[in-house]
Amino acid sequence: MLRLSKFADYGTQVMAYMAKDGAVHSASEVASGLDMAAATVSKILKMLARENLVASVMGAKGGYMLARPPQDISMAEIINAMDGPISITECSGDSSCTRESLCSTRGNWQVINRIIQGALEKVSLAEMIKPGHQAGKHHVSGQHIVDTSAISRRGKSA
Amino acid sequence: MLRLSKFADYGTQVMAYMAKDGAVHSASEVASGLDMAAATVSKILKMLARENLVASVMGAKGGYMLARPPQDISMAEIINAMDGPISITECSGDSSCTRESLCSTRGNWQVINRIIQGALEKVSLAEMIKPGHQAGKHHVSGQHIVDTSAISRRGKSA
DNA sequence: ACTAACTAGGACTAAAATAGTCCCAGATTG
DNA sequence: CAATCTGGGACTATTTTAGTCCTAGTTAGT
Repeated sequence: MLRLSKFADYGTQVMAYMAKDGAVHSASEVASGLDMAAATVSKILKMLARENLVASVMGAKGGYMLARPPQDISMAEIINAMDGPISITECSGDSSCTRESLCSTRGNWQVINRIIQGALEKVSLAEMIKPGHQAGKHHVSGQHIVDTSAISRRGKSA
Repeated sequence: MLRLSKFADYGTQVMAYMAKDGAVHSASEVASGLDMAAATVSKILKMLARENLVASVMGAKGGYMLARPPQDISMAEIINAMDGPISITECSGDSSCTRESLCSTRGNWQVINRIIQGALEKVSLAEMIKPGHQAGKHHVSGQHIVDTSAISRRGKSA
């Protein structure tokens, strides 16, 4: 299915909520604003704070605020904060692979991984919350959007 | 983590094994060739057969073979066969979203989803099994590889 | 015809990852 | 010093994923 964890999804929603203004929001306020359980939102915000995507203010009247303007925060950062590094297969990350003698796909998985990472780095939180891309309205088709030349160039089948 | 299921990973390995020649291979032969459990490989091959990525030959001396030449099979097809449609969040697919009033990110998730889908459609099985991309050797950086203009064009931050 | 070698399909079990809740400690405000 | 908030982590429940097994049907060889 190639799905993000729910945390990454929630994290994006929380960040989107906070991107509306630069004010300090408590976890419980965000929770009611997004209609989510307070404990869950609190956990999400702690995770985001640890990765410095939001700044925290302790004490009464404390809360969280975006650490940077939304156009300087990429979706890749949010996903990384919530789910850890993107790695679509076990072998596409840094850890060693015991099957390299049997399987020659590793290097190419790593290339694909980077393409996806790159795509997510290019989308900022500010862009992510822009309306105007309702389902079916856009004409992105997967054509001419991605250049996989790092894989195909050295080949033939183009 | 944004990880494929192990089945998608196994499926790729199985397809890669079969891509070496056009011959018929039994499930148990593939299993021993790849050092995997026979029952698991059998299950994988059944899944691939149902999606017409491999053709099956029943009876004694039967087995499986690639349904098409490896350059005509995309990674997207293999992943779709094993994991179902790519959908990085719940709302990035077709199913309805109960939170659309609270969250404006859906359309953009769908765009991102298509970018990833497009990247995987562009990589063929033939390319996937080519050596030459050992870890760290390539210089794909996530820069200038992906054009996210469908999202960013209508914006400002580029 | 019969047997051995296969695939087709699905039921079932086991294991692991994920999601969600709760608790206690420390900071700040009034 | 009481109320309100974050920090950090332990814990539990739930869902997903992975893996095994069983029965039925097909074909080749003898």
